Amino acid sequence: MITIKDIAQAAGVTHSTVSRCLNDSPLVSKDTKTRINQLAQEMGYSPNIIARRLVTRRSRTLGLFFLSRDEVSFMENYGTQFLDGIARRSAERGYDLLFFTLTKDLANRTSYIKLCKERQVEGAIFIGVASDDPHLQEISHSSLPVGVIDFPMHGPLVGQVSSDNQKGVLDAMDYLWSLGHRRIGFLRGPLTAPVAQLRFKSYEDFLKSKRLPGQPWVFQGDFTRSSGEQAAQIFSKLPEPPTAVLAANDLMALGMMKKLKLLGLNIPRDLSIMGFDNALAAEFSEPGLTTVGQQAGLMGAGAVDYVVGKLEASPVQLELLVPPELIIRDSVGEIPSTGA
Amino acid sequence: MITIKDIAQAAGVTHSTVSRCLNDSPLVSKDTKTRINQLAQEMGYSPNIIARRLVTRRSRTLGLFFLSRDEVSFMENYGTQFLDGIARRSAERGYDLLFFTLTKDLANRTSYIKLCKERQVEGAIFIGVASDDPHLQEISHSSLPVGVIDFPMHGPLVGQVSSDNQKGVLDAMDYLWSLGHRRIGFLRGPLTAPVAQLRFKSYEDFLKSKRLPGQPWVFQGDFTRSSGEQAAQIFSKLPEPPTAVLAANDLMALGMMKKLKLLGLNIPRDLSIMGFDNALAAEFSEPGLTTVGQQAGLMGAGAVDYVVGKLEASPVQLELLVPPELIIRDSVGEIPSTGA
DNA sequence: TTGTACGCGTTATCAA
DNA sequence: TTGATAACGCGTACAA
Repeated sequence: MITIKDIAQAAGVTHSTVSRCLNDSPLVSKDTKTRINQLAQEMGYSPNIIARRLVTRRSRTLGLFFLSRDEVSFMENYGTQFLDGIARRSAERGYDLLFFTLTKDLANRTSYIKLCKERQVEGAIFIGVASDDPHLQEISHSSLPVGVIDFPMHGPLVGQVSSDNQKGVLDAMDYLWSLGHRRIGFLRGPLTAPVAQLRFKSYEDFLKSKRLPGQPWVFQGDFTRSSGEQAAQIFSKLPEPPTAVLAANDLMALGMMKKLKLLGLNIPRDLSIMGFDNALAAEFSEPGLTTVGQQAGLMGAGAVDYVVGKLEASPVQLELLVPPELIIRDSVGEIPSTGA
Repeated sequence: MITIKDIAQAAGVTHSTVSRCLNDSPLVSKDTKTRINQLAQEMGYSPNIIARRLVTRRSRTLGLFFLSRDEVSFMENYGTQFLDGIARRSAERGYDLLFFTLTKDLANRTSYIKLCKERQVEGAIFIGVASDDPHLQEISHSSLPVGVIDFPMHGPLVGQVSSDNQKGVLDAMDYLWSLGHRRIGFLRGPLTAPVAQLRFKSYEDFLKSKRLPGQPWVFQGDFTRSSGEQAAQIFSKLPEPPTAVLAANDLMALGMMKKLKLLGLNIPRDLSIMGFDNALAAEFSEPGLTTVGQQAGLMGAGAVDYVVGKLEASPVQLELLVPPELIIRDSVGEIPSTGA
């Protein structure tokens, strides 16, 4: 490995001068600057970032915590789009990304923030936080800036980026309503996922706003395909089934749809189905799944912007609500007569 | 920040002793060891890994290069499963993961290995390498151990992990053959993706082994959905269409299937379709896509094992071929009469 | 068994 | 404009 001292020796100056040249300091003459820089190039010098970090006490590194609640399903689903947005934006802003995956058992033993401190990470981004995570307190009171995606959390250094779940659900419900649906069921997500709660609450709010009594077609799922299938079983046996069902995520919607077709029902003629996420699979199902798309890339980038903004003392907003978009495909049909 | 010197002072020893205790050195008495360790705990000490790295010259960090050839499609597709396997295994083996995403333009300006050296990264893993990457040479001659996923590359420190594409295609073809298919088309992937070439070659090899003349039903795609749709257009107008088509990946197979259905064809009655990858969407299409599943998690873990093995001078194999598995769903049908 | 002294490669603060 | 020197926090060879 070649260091600034090697260059210094070769150039007949001290390593201080070399350091200054390499950092483009104004205190050094243009002459030597070009000379040293060229020499460094020739000698194939590349700086030892570790050493630099030790003295500057800045790592220019962000920790990325991908907390998977259940095996891989979350990541497989659309977590990867977040990742892309995060990686791109943090590269743009000059930060490295240290990637942590923590399974549940590991999480119990290690403290996230401690992990960060040891690595001299300057900020962190969390995805997939569940409300039963033992480290929630620790995160919200973090001494370093933290961006949290899709989880409600407040703290002096906590930035929250979510998609506007309320708007997403309302848009979905409005859409169903506009097509004549009045009996609309809901397939809930797990209780430990706040987004699931939020989506359900928005569903209830919509019903209230329409002065509809509590509708009986609510099924408790857990974001997995199989819980969607179970919902299908139950819905299919209902004496008075709804005309449409909104699922809290695509995976459940797809599982439900697949099962219903197996049971001989036609989607959307016999039942309209909507999802939430716009997962890749939603595009290829039959019929194509009408759903609410999250702009995951934007969300990831927003989280990075918050953390880096805090780090560099530039103004940042504490809460970013990314608008979702209605993705209309073919799994929702019209109700001809609204009845009376 | 609290350092070993602080602990030393509090304990009335020197920082060397503290260092030894924390590293569980055999040179120190059990007595002081427990005393110091407890004190460190109480004082909330956490080691400065940066400083440690500077002196030990080991970072215990792996670089992960996710090279996306075209926008997000690769990562969205199944890249995430690799990621999971890589992250888990490297955590198990005690290595941090530095995540790099390089878009094409960025790649042209920066050298991968230089990036690694600056960060003091000890080894690297590459996913999504394309054969027109300007840094191929550099990677294969890397001075640090490198694990490459799904790309043929050789070098003194290069470990290659691929799924056994040949076996996968052969299994797929055997399966089609066993159901009576004799006119089998192929939907190729992009020329810059060696796996695409390999899969095509295996297709040709199979035909040769069956002494079938060069079959005219080969379409050039690029791994995207839309190229699958284009293939559907062409195939549908063929005077003498094949009875089955094997696509080099699922996305193309799914695109083709969707389009063919739009054109009024029935899958698998009018045409059998097979894919390759077992993407999430393959499960939810109608009919479910029969495909060849890659054990991406195993592949990712294998790549980590190679690199870490090299680093720790434990025996490693240079080439790991992960067997794919046939995933039988409903997009392939039987040909009743084999003709003569 | 512990302490002393040095070095890792860099930046930063003086003084020249 | 440059050089000498100290620091960053840690590990370790050598001496005690």
